[in-house]
Amino acid sequence: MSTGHAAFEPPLSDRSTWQAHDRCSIGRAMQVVGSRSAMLLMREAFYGTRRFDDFADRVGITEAAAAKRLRELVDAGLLERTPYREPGQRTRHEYQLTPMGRDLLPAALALMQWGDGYLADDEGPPIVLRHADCGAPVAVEIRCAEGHDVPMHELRAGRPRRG
Amino acid sequence: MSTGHAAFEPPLSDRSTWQAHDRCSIGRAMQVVGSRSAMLLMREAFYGTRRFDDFADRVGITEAAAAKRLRELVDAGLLERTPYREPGQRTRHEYQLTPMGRDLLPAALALMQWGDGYLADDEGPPIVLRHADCGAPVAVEIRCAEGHDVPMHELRAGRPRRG
DNA sequence: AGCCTGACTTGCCATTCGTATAGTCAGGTG
DNA sequence: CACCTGACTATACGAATGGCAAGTCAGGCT
Repeated sequence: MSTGHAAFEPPLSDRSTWQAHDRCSIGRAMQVVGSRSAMLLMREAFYGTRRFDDFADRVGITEAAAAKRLRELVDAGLLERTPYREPGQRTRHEYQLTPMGRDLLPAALALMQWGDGYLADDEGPPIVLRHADCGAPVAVEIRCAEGHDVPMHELRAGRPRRG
Repeated sequence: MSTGHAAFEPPLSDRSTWQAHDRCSIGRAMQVVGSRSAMLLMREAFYGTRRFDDFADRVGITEAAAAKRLRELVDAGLLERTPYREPGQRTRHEYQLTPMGRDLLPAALALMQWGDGYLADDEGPPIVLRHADCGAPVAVEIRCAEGHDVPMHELRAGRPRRG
């Protein structure tokens, strides 16, 4: 029983009483953006990429794979495929973020932050994000509604109120 | 060219100048925890699960799949396989979080939060997390080192300083 | 009318992810 | 010493993921 497994202990260490297999939001989220290419396409969308070929090129996957994943992301509601026209060009379609897609940003940044910390090579992380207003580097943090930073061992899990 | 693609614009909208394909931390992170089962196993680890069979049962995957993923997570450094002994029981092994694994928590919670918001069913999310000290619900947020909340449109990406 | 380009689609193949079923192995208990 | 249990391993198979190469299609340009 050693030490140091800290999280979520008191109310939920007997996890066997609440089988959340299929209802778990992490599981559901992973079904939507749980492939490398899907999350990378979302990264490109965050960077402002909108055109099909750019998605495929920048993510580094084939057009076939990009087409399939983009369609799934559109179907799931993270991206919207809308027509647009550049002057002197014919009408094309662009993929742009929906609110649902935009709200995935914290998850993407959290993964990036973790990868920066543990998976980067000698050169360090390829990019850093800063706050436009003050120039300070940004980070993903866990906080409560009262504004406290919440370390892992201060987290408690419970059932939501019905209503 | 429509509106609303906000993020990371000024310094990086010409994304084609910095090919980060293989160095991207999101991509690297997804290679490690980019399968549904891997992330779900980490979820269980956060909940305090430590025994092999419990991992397989609670995640809802076969023992074969659990064995393979757990071995990968150990090799990658997110979990550690250590011997332990319960009184009157023989020596067994448990999988416990390393610091690297623990630091994945924000990413897992960000996914959970996103899933709660967009993928939950009529019953709503199965669990909510609260701050042990004050009881307030917790959330994953993007903030800068100066303590400001950073909305997506105030993010800027840049190359890190060398040295 | 024919060409070109961006945006896909189609076919085939390799790898990975996951399932189901059936072993194996170590060590404590009766 | 035979049995049981927890923790795996082995084999076989199906489904999803992704690559490569080639084909399609619409519409503006010459």
